[in-house]
Amino acid sequence: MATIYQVADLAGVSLATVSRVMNGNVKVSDKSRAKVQSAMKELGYQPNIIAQSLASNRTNRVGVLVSELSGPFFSYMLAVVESALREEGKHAIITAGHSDVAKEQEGIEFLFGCRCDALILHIDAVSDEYLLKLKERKVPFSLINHRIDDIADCCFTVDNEQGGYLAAKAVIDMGHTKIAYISGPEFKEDARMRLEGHKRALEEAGLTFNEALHYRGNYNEDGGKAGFDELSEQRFSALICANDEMATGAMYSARKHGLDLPHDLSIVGYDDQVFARYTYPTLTTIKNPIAEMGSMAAKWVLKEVYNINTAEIIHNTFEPKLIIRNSIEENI
Amino acid sequence: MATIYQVADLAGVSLATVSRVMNGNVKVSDKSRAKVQSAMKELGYQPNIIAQSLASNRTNRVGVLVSELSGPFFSYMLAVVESALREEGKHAIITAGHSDVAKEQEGIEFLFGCRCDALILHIDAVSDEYLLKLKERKVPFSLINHRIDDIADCCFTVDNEQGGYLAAKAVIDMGHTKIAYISGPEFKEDARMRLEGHKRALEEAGLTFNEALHYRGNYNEDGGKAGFDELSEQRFSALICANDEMATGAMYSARKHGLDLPHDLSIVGYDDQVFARYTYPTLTTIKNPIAEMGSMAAKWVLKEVYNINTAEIIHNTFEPKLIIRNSIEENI
DNA sequence: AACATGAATGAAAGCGCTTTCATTGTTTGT
DNA sequence: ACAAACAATGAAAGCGCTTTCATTCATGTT
Repeated sequence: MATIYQVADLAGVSLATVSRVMNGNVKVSDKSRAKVQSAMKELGYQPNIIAQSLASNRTNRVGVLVSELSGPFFSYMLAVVESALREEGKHAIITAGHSDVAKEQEGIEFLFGCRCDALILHIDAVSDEYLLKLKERKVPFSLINHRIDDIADCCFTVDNEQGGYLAAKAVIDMGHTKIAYISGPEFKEDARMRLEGHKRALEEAGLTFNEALHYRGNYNEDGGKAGFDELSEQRFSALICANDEMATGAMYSARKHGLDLPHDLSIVGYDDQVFARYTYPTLTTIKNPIAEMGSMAAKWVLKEVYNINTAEIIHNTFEPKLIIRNSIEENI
Repeated sequence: MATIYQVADLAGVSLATVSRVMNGNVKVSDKSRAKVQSAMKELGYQPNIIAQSLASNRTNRVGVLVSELSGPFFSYMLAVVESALREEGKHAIITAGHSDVAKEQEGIEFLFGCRCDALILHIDAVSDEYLLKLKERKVPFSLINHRIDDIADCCFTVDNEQGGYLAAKAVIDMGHTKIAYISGPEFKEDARMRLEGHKRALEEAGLTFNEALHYRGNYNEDGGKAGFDELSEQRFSALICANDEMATGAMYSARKHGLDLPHDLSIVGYDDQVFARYTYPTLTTIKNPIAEMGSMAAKWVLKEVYNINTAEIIHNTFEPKLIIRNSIEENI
């Protein structure tokens, strides 16, 4: 592996000059530049990025922490983030936090240990105080799906309240008035917001939120099953679930109870997971623009940390979208 | 950020000694060790891994290339690989090859550029010659889902032929004799092997493979749709698809054609994607042990490159498994 | 008591770059 | 024609570690 010395030798210049042409910043005469470039080519020179990092105190690493690496949800975001970073020669170091305080902190420390220039964090569990304290450690980071008012400019969130609203509104617009709801775990911010939005839609339509038609689920399929089982003692013509997994669980239970879907019961999910297109009936759901958020977070890092400006304007809030499929029907 | 000098100062020893206690290899007296450790704690010292890398010519980075970051399929494998590596303090640098020769090579070069100690590659497109040439570049790598005889010990593959066999056998055992097949793209090794296995099962049962009952798909949902549409001119009671996406596509088309599933047609997929549990009827499919393969590849790297031995024995071939759900029925 | 042995330690070189600062050579202004 | 200003360049220090090699010191041997 050729080093900068050999390039300098071959080109007949000092290594300072070679370094300069690599970094393209300071003025170098065209003549020297040409000599250096041809020497580089001849030697097949590739700079040692480790040495560059050490000397420049820049690692070109960006740490990315998501709840889970597996699952279509985050992996899609990762894909977007990784390719945006790679395009600019930055390396993504990726790890998972598993929605657990200790593991998230451990993950963040791991990324710190990697000497990342910046972090992109999708956290679930860690406290705001912890994150605010992180700010003092001089490694810039951005937050996906979580907003802290004091540092709002680095937070990229989707309006989950609006998503909850849209889901409810979809069935309200179809004439449903008895609407059940299976919510996500309360410790998750998005779950709380979706429920808020749900209530707002009901209120706006002059309906009252009935706690008897509300089941607190766990975001898993079995939560949906259990939820429907418990709710089935009540009467309702539409069921909103705070995510798609629970919606499929509810579908399963509903069919067990002898319901004909979607005729007897309209169901709405949330997230627009890949499988939402494969359920039967296909699932009406809310799509969060995760890819856009990931892309924006990456751009923020690029701009803020590396001074690489994209034309695009940074914005921090994203709007969810209703995806209508076959799991809801007019209430007659 | 404290450096090794400050630790040495505070402990009253030389930096060589500090380095020694960090790396735990050479003998250090208990007294010095204690002094150094308490100095480290007092300063909150964290070694600069960049400097370590430069000095030791070890980056503790492992490059991982998969076809796609998004999608449940690879992300699951990534999750396993990442956590296995992280457990030993290694950093996974992850990137995607998008099943394209140029992009895969670019991805591999990118990982080389990161100065990875080793690579774990899930490639689709790149040629064997290219990979054999890589071997000469002194960065060890392992191959997932692709076998090259000359370097078989670093290849981790699943027996796709056996998987194809199992899929066909599942419906044969249920009395089906008219069996259609939608295959994957021929340039993909796994697609070819699955078809091989399919043929073997037919042969073993005394059935002949009928090219008229074979459609070459593209591994996507629409390929399944198109496949069924074309095949529907023939008579058959069972349809095997080379992956789950095509199976759902075929289901969709079959229902469009007025078939009652699974009564009129038994369908088998491949991969056991998450959504296979959500289709209607739920999909019988073949599960490849991707997680196990990923884990094994990580262990191989750990052992081969870092001399970290796990108790587990390295093996290179993995067996697929039939997952029976509701999309197949006895042929009457 | 004189010596060989071996364990613990430190001095210093080196990993491959970036960057500062001084130096050289070249223009420009008068 | 000469000083002043400036552009291009090189020498060398430094980034924070690892590792080699020489040195010191305690121990055991005869």
